[in-house]
Amino acid sequence: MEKKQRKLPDSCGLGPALAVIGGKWKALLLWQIHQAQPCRFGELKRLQPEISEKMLIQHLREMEADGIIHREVFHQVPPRVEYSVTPEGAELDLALAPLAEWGKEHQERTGRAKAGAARAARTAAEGATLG
Amino acid sequence: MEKKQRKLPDSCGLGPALAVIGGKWKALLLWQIHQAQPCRFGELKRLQPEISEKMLIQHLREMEADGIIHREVFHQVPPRVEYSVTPEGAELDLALAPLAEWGKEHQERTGRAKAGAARAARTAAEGATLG
DNA sequence: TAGGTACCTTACTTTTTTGTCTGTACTTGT
DNA sequence: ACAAGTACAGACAAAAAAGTAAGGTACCTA
Repeated sequence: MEKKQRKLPDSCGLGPALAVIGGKWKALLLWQIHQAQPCRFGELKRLQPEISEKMLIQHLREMEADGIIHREVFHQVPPRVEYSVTPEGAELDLALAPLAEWGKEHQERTGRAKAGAARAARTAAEGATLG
Repeated sequence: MEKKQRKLPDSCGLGPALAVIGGKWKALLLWQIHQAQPCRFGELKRLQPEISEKMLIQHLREMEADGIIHREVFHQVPPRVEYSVTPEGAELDLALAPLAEWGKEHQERTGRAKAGAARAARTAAEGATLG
């Protein structure tokens, strides 16, 4: 197991929380699994083509170890693995909502000049992920 | 300006939020400044001796650029700089609360074996930061 | 003149995180 | 036979974040 982790200072519980959700794609994955439950590995890959396979499984494994998602293997001929969020993961998703809300407001307040062009391009190209 | 940043994928606003608060000590700093407002540089240094001065100003500057803290310079003989949270920063602090709550519960659920000893040691040594 | 305080800045090194690429085992389609 | 699909594993490299150590200003005290 290659888990060295940044080791965040914990006071008030934020450290542990950020350790769990702090990976580059983890929040996104949690949210997507929560949406399309249960979700197969290949499905997640297709939903977020920018994530490399390595990061995808790495994050999935860590999230499983942290108890926020559940992994179920079906011993079939083309292997089949399904991911779903645990109750704990669902709570985390919920706890993340105010932060997401703040983030949205924040990017509206600031990201006009820089994000404007980039966002427009992305939106036109792929149809925007959420809002 | 050396701001390359991890570039989190944004959907639902979590990306921007984590970009703002994702640094190793940022959440802690925000919380501490919020507590002891207004707060001097040296004060923060004393409150969190583990942060190197470099990371301290680097984080403070980034947080200032992100508009969550305010920096005021008094041109005095030993220089004096005071930091305080902006309204936006206060909102972020608030939005962080549920996450912190989740983190606390999470570490209670899990961190018995490993955190137990370490926490006990720290608690005895310095009297615990929050809870 | 040396040392101390407060608030940084800069150069450099280490650690952590993320990405790229190649390979596995097995089956189905052509 | 060979490509394609599924769900990974592992070596290696690049990038980003964090840390270390030294210096710098401006003034004050001993």
